[in-house]
Amino acid sequence: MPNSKPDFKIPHATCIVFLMAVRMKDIAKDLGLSVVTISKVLRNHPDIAEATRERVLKRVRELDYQPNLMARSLVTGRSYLIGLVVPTVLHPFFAEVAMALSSVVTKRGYSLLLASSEEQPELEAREIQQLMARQLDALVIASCATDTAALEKLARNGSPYVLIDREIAGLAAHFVGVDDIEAGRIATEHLIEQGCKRIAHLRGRDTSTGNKRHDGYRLALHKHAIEYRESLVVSSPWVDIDGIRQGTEAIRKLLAADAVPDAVFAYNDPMAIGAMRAILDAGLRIPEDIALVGCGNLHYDGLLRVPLTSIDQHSAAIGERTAQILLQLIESKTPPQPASVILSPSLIVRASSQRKPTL
Amino acid sequence: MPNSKPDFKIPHATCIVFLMAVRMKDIAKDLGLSVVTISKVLRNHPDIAEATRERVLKRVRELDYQPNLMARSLVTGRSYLIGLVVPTVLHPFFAEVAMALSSVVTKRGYSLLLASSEEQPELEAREIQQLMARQLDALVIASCATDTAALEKLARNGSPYVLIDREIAGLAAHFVGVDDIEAGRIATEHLIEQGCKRIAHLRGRDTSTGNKRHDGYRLALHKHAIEYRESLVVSSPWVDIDGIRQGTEAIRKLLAADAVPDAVFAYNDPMAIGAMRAILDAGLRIPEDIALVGCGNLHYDGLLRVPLTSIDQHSAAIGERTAQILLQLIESKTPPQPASVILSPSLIVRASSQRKPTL
DNA sequence: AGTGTTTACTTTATCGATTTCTGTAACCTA
DNA sequence: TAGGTTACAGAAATCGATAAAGTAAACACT
Repeated sequence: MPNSKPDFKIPHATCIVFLMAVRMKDIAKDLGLSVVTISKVLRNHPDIAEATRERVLKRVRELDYQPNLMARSLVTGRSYLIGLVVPTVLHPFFAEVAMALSSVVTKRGYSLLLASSEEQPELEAREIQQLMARQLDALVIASCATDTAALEKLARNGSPYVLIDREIAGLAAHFVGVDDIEAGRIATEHLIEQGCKRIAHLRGRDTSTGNKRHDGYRLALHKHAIEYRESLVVSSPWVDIDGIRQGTEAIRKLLAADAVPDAVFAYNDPMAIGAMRAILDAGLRIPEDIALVGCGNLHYDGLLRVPLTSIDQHSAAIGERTAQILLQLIESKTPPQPASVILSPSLIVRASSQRKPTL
Repeated sequence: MPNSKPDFKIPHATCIVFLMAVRMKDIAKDLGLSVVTISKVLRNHPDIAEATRERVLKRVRELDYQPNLMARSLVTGRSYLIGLVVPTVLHPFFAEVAMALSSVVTKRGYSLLLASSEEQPELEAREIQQLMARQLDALVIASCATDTAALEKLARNGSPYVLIDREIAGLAAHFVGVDDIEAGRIATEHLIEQGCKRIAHLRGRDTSTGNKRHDGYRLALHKHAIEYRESLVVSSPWVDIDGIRQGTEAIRKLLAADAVPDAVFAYNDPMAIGAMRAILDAGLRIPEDIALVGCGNLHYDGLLRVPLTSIDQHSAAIGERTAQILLQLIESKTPPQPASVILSPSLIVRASSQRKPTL
């Protein structure tokens, strides 16, 4: 017997210190009722006399009984667990999404299982496997995967899931995120409007966000008849894990290659911050010599050495919308068709890009 | 039958798409073995012939079988779940602790359940309750509670737990954090050494960290025979949730009251950042008019408008040490006596406090 | 009075695993 | 050859709950 416990009768209203958790069986034995009756009381089943209900609830309070949610889940098939897989919670964007998500689902009785993929597709696949084994009700994934294998397995398994931030090509799934092409376009056009001609882009990895912001960048250049130059685009690994350093190094690379730009659009704010450091360290001025735009609109952007112009991704809204979809997926009998919620990014202009006075 | 499933025989090596998860029972039926045998194979029980073992493993791979961890936990009494309760993951300190903790325990097969108390003791108590019902193997708590009720219940329940960052008076528990008195002392003495005389403190809430940093502040003043003035100490609510604004308002309050300091030690970095904004907005210079020291040493501290002197709390180390203690608590038969791991904070000097040139 | 309906519980089966105990050959040993 | 081991597999009980079906008593109606 792994969890043995003597089924002795607990004296009324005295003993309050327990070593093992109280079970329904204990309460039932105490009151001379069956386990099922206790269970029904706790789930507000109508089938119970008022007097009995109160007797049970009284004892439940006395013993401070907590139902074993695992046992319950095993039989109901509902775990009230939601998994969240992100590259890292160190990046404030994901932390904010996590908070917003958590605060909505917690109110409905769900708990959040957090896993981080550290931007490694294999690790992500393992984490998803591990979470699936825990019978989650649903999963939220900001995937760093490039193939659809892990997620197709999820779908086969019948586990509902929602992608956030990053879409995956060739996968019809629920998605919540911002319009990243638009984000890239707005940022770049803003720089163009400030009179910049040689606009560099510190691009993100080969994910939908990285690619689309880059696409938006090209689109804006093209629209304004500015030549796209490979030499002004820098790729870095780990942009989400270690963005600041990646940004610094990217700028050093540009400057060393004599490919000096007059503006930089960085994939995210940490990279922009790194870029800021490298630019200032090189003795250049922001925005006079190089104008700078980031993406993410972190809380402290306005308080940086040079307040940073950035694209707001509405992280809290992403978390909330995701939570809504999740609850729908879980609670409706006929799950809705895969749908995308694409939020419009907003440009927040600060000093790092402002060459012309506002009119 | 809530989770009914026909026990049909799956044709070999063809059907790969499933709607319901595969169970041991399916594999057993497939191979003409008993469930127990499958279970033994999967747990490397010696009691199995090599030929059988391979037949089972082959089928397990074919069907991509994943054991139902809930069912397993129910009988073993081990869930391989660890709960983490923090005031918020928006604060980078907690995000960093969470990441470090997660990365250690994940490698050992544990998953992390995340809950945030939003700095509200009642919410914290509810979250702890909810997590306990999930039969966690252990709990990590950065508590915002002032009384010991919720945690005593935990102890009664036999759930191992570790406090981090904030201690609770009158509770003998495992604890991992920095020496906050020392943190307050170092920060304040540094300001004194820079020649500051009227040092304000934006203090944290009535938690061990808030109180101890304040104690350290008083200690340093006393040591250097500087009078402690109530008027230079500002208390704010929600210092961890909404620190930037609290910092801004605190400074405005000081300036409005004509209690203009020549230095400010802020409870944490977000508050320091808010303070920075208010000071600069008021047309004062940092550090010439007011020197500023924060606490937390966030990644971007060096890139703020005025690079911020701060106290490093070794968040990653806290996460890792906590993980070690957790694993000990869970895996050893005779849990060790409650012990505290107190790390020494380090002062990171940057421009915001540097009035005298470094020698 | 006889039959149907409620009301309030209980009994039995089940969820998907693990643990402990049994059972059966085959193989040794004296 | 009898008695004892060893190797391998299965049966039954269990974990702590819920679901579905069953039952006994009280009440209702014609």
